[in-house]
Amino acid sequence: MELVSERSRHEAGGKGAKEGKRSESSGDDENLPEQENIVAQEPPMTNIERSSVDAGPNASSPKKEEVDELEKTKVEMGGVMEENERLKMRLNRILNEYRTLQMQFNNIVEQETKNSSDKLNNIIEESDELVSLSLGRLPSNPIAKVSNKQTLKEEEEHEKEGLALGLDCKFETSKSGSTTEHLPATNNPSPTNSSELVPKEEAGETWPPSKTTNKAAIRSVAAEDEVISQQNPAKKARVCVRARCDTPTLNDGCQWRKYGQKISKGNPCPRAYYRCTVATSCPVRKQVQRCAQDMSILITTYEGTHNHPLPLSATAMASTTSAAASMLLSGSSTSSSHPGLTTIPSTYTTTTASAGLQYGMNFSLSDASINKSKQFYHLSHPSLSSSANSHPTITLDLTSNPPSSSSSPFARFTSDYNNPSRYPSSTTSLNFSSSESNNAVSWSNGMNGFLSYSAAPQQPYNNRNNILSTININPVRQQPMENNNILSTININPVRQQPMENNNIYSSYMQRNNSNIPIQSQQQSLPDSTIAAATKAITADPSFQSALAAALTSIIGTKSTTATTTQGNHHQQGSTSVGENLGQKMKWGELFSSSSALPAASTASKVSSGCASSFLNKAPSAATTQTGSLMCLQQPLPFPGPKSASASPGDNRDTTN
DNA sequence: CGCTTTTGACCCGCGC
DNA sequence: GCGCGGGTCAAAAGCG
Repeated sequence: MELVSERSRHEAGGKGAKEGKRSESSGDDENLPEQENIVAQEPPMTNIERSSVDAGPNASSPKKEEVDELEKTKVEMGGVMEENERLKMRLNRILNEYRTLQMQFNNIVEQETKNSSDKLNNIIEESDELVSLSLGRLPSNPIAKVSNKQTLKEEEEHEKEGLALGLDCKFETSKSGSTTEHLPATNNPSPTNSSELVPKEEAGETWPPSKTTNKAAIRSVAAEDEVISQQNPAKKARVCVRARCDTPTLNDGCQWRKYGQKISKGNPCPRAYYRCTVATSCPVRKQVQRCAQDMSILITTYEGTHNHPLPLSATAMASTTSAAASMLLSGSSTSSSHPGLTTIPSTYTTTTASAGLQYGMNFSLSDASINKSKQFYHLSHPSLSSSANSHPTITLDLTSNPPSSSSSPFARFTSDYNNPSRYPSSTTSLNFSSSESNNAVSWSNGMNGFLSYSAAPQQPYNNRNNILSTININPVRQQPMENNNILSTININPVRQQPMENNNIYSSYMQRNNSNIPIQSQQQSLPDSTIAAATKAITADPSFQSALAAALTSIIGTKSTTATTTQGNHHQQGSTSVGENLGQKMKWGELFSSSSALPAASTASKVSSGCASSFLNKAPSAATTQTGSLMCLQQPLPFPGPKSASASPGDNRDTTN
């Protein structure tokens, strides 16, 4: 009772602040629906029709003009047809690639089956690090090794399982509601999956976990919490973001209120506790602490799910963290049949550097290197951890220039079921390298027992064109391919002139989304239907959308408003049909609202304390040179109703304090 | 005046 | 059971 009253008091305060800020902000994001503009300027058809109509009644008008008109129209039509042809070719390539990958996968699976035991032994002999990595927290004692061997077998199985998931598209959508719940468990209170179970106010309310008295009442409420509790009865997943930041907190776009500060053991820097004040009863909290080893690194740990619409400027981080959390959770769930062991395909992790493209990524497993190098990411399940039963934590490492890395401002993705600060040795880390100069995906093996694993692709990517270049999702790394923009793959970016090849997300996602369709029929499907399926896939899966959004926003960071706007127009024009179909949960106008969110945050004069720009804007120079990839997907699908659009620079004012 | 931050106290879980 | 440490509370202080 005490707690409740106290909280409501805080919430009341937060609400006031929120509303004040919102009123400030409302104007900024209304430029989102660029789609409408596009529609207005779009159709060549109108020209055609107009010309024909004009020609009819005005038969007496100079025929020359008519001819010119017709010629013009023909030219335009020709362009459209060309574009169409290009698209068809692209789709054909995608399909071919898919088939190739499928064949590779089948071969791999067969080989795996045959060689699994031998492989196991080899792996164990080759790399103790890997073993310790796989288990993360197991110390390097003989006993641990024995158990590690067992675990590795399980991992093998998981690996196969994962591959099967990936390529056979065995999506668990029908499994006891698991998929939707895995998904942005964090911020996607999908109306279908949870709302009836939970009074809204209580949704997601698991804080404070320590208050057992309240916990009993609270815990039963949120569906997401149910999911979590299934996998992790006591603790919610956490997403830890490491970023270089010289400001006190990370500017993630949300409004936070500090409610406590503590000196934690092993770190001279105090840990600050914040709770989200954007909405009443928002259960999200974060902890902010400087890294003891490197004071310039700010470690921000998010926990919980926003139960309210977020300012656009906050969606990037929210999406990222929620997707990461869902990735973590879904990873955990994957291992439900093998308690204590979680496997996440490294491609998955790699591609989800910016969060939860997990499903699409799960289908990117045809990468032969996966099988060669055991690119699976193993997490120990917290419930099995005798130590501290800490929160499952996934760490998104946005610190640029790790000492050992030549580049990579981007992602190191660390998944960790222990509190890093508390149990550093148990932390496992997936290190992403940026596209700038190094495409290697490496499992960094740091001092803390991070495991190091290099899965560097063998071929150079043409990443300059790819907004997601740092999130390489190439299903076939051995094949040279141009790493095309995810969105251009679905032809949202017709502006780009050079041919592009990358089908990564698209194809993988297609695989996933058509999981219910027999593969053969997929293969036989026409390109047009493939496009439709892709569209459907994107529209149908909020997690993918949010993942896209998060990925893009995280990577793009800031971009000039005008540039993005115009780009958005181009996209719109080129992808009208796609855009039309995409609007189920996310309007393209919102999707491509790029400029209003992070850029707003970074450009707003009010951004004072946060350092969002320091990491979210870390778009490599490549990003600034990109011509067609500048849109940010912003809409936080997770939140009920697409009405958000209330974020503005003003929202950034005190977002971090 | 209202909201946020500070900070010591308190609660709770865990390990010994 | 006790101590430790993380996390939270809540009164007081600070701030705009």
